[in-house]
Amino acid sequence: MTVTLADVAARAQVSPATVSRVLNGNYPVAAATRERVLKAVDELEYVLNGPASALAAATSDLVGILVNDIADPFFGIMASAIQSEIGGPGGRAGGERLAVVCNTGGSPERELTYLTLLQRQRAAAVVLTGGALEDAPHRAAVSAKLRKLAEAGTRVVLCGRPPAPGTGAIALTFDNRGGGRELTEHLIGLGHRRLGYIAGPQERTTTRHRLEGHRAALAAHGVEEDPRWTVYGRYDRRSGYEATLELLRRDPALTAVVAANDSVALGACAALRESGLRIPDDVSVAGFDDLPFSIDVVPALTTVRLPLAEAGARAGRIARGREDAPPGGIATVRGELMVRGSSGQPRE
Amino acid sequence: MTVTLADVAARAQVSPATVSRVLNGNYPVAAATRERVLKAVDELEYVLNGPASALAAATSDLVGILVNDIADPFFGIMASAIQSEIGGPGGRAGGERLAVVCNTGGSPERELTYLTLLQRQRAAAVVLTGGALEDAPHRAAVSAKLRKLAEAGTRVVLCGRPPAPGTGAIALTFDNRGGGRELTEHLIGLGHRRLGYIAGPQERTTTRHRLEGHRAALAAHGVEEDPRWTVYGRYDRRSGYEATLELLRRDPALTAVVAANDSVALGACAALRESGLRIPDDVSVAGFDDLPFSIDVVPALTTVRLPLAEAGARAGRIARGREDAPPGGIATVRGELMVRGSSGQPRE
DNA sequence: GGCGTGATAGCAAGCGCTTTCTATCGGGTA
DNA sequence: TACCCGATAGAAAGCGCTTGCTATCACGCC
Repeated sequence: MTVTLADVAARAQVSPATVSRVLNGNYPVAAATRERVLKAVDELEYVLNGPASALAAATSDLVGILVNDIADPFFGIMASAIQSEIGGPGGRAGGERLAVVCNTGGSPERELTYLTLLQRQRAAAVVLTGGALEDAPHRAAVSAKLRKLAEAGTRVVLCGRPPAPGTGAIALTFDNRGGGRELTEHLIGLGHRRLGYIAGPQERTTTRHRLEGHRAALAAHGVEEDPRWTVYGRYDRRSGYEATLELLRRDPALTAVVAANDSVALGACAALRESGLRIPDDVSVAGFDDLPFSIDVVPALTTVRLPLAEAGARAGRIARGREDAPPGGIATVRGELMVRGSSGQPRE
Repeated sequence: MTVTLADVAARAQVSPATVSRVLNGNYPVAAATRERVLKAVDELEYVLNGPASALAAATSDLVGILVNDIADPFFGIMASAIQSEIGGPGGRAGGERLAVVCNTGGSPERELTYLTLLQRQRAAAVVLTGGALEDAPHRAAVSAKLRKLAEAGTRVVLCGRPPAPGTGAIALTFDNRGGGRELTEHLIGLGHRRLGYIAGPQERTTTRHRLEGHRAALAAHGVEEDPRWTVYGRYDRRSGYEATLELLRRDPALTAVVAANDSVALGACAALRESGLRIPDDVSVAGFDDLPFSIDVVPALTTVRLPLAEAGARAGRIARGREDAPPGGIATVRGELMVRGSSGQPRE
């Protein structure tokens, strides 16, 4: 039926052990023998049985990438970068690895279940991307899982996610707080004093950190902060649209809107325009992440650039074991303020 | 070290066979026994060894989803829909399946390598999404792989991709040609006679089919077609921006721009606006796909809605074996013309 | 009272590969 | 010439699970 190692061995007139060694390349095999084996592999169109190999070797070549929302470019870009470093194809040189992305949809249960599934597959590594849920029980459950994975030899890397102390996970954390602060300081510097803020979902670390940065900036400069100026929503365009309308309803005198991310900012722009307000003449808008489209919209978005691809690539290399973990297992990745056309001085 | 089936069996005072049967639930086990086993599983925090199980049972619970560009919502939406039907978590009821998305980045080699990797893992099913490359050798190679996968018992489903005859793959194909035609007919109906077309990458089926639809509409209505009015590019916003500028350079008198997809259309809008042209007063714009943002931009995009999520869900169910394949193994999914603000009558 | 029966549980043989340990062979060395 | 050694190749013991077949047991019927 299906071709096995033994078939190849028979054809190449060697033992199965030798074939295995040729395929894994971690044991000396005479050149002539190797040739013969490779030829047989080719002729028979032999494909290694992954499960069998994983069982015998007690490791697999699967690497899991967990994302909150696969349809969001924020995750897409990271996943793509991680994946290309991991290998899949492209990583060349023997150690083919199957990088797979798992979409949790932001659901805690799915996150946990995927982790279990990956544990079951004896994954070589797992990369968790994006913000984490703030819920304590869930956090503990995830930590426990991560610890168990690490114990079983799975490398665990967090990319754009806060550290998980005691789990042995390597963390590449985004400085959301710092970025948020810098962004708002820019606006304050331009003269804005009435700033609306459209936050992400309440219970996420990313949401909280960015908002904290915003508030820190306000506090540091003695700018008033009105709870009515903050609206929570989702990380998407529609949410930004609706939240902006709400903000305008609550206080038509706002001169700036800071959004949780670029998609939200885009929605905000649409809402403002529809309300007859010009950007940035009447209202300034700022985003976060600097997704590709942000420089491309009109006016171009003032935002905080997060090196998504770079961070993802680094996470991928660490997961793959091709790069050392940062000292202490934690590295903070800073954002960079990008001042563009969507922010300007407030009207008189 | 790690807990095995045997450990659970010992603890529950039953044979490994019984534990296995409890876990797989496909063989009668007395309720009391089952309880005991489940308790032991729990106490020991036992996690099934996936590879071992896959080896013994000669099947795995992995389902692969191949996408061209994971950072593009077009694929994100489909992948997400497929994944939620496949199971991963959420699919409940025993048969947990690990749906994994593999990002080919549009590269033929990666596509093939991923298929091999999935074959190696003895994947339960594979779903290929989006347009295929037109390159004959590659096409043949993919077909051969798909046939082999099917022979090995892997269910193969194509979602939004043309059929692959002789491979046993089920195809859910988008009617790109029909959609393209309808869209252009709408524009012609409004009175447009000078229509620019921004196509996707040359060698993709999606690109060709949409363009063919466009041309068919022109031909059917006796509208002139100038080769200078067609520009090829990528499926992204930037490409639309650049192509539009090029189109304008070639013929400033165009009254409509039809884009290969919504992202491209967005870029086109930006370019037109920057060139001082109003939409749709000076130039009409049309997209394709009807991605979520399309209704949300200003003006809202006239486009062809593709039921991405529905098609993905259906593909997922078929891959999972929860829905029968369409008669003949091929179903055509039609798009729906969405007329919105970005298209209007041409100027005098 | 002997047995056919249905319902459960256990035995044991693999699934296809990896890897430790051992065997073999051709020299180089004393 | 007798030995030792490095370089290769093979034998075989699993890795942890599934499953076909067999054993056991308690009934209920003839």
